[in-house]
Amino acid sequence: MNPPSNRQNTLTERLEKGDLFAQPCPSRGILKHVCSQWGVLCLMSLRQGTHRFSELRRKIGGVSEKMLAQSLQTLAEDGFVLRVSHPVVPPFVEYSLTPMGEEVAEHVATLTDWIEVNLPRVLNERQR
Amino acid sequence: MNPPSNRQNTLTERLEKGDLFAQPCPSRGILKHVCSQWGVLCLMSLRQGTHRFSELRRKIGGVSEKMLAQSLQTLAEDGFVLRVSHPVVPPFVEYSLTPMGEEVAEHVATLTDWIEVNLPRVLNERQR
DNA sequence: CTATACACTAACTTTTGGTAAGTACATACA
DNA sequence: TGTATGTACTTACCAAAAGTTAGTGTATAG
Repeated sequence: MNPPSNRQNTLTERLEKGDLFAQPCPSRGILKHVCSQWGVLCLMSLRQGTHRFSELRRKIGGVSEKMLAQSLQTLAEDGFVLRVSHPVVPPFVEYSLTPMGEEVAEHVATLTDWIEVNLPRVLNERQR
Repeated sequence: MNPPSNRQNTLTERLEKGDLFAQPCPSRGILKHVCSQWGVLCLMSLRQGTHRFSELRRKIGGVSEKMLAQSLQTLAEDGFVLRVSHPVVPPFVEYSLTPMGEEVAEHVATLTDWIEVNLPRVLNERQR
């Protein structure tokens, strides 16, 4: 007669599915990458198709080369973005979404869409 | 015989609905607030009902009082969070989501849910 | 033969985030 | 009576992240 299981006690179990409320959870890192200012815009751009580095740079207003490179790198490490480098000169590198990247990007897009259309509401709330 | 309208030329028009790709767009700021590490966790916590400051502090692992106060403040300014202060001593303050806050929080939740369940996939991609 | 495009990287500066301590008052406990 | 604790913050300080500027090597355009 075991008590009806108080499960999920080991560290592995607790971390098998993420828990954002727990500070040592790696899902926090992923959230940071995906939700970072430039991370979001990279995902949104790439949702419209493959882009070169400089195309992204022109598309995403105000991004620096350093931050763009950094964001694409971490997104690639997490498996959201695919980087294909053609060894020619001058350099030619293509970025695109992986299947997993398309999945997150879709969720991020519903959020950014909401923000874009509800901007006036928020701006209205602010001036009080 | 006007050309079939190349519309959306004035600044007001371009900013009426947000455009995250444009650097001066205020939607960037909102995205930052909503997507910040602690902003996300505040929204997720409050989705489960009204909380006091110290309840949130205990619930959100690793958050400092400064960052929690700051996050709640900006979310309140944007109209996502309602702050109700009862003038007693010791202080008693309640935080909850506004209707607008519930809307964003819902979208954020689908994203965080995806991240939490797909954590293993991402972790797997990383080690290559 | 100077300029520009390409995809970065490295050094430096500024902004942000995080930590520790302080605040005023009240209740609990010794 | 005195010490400790809880409440919701704010302030001063320091570390980490973001942003800025300049440099790299090669090739094509003017």
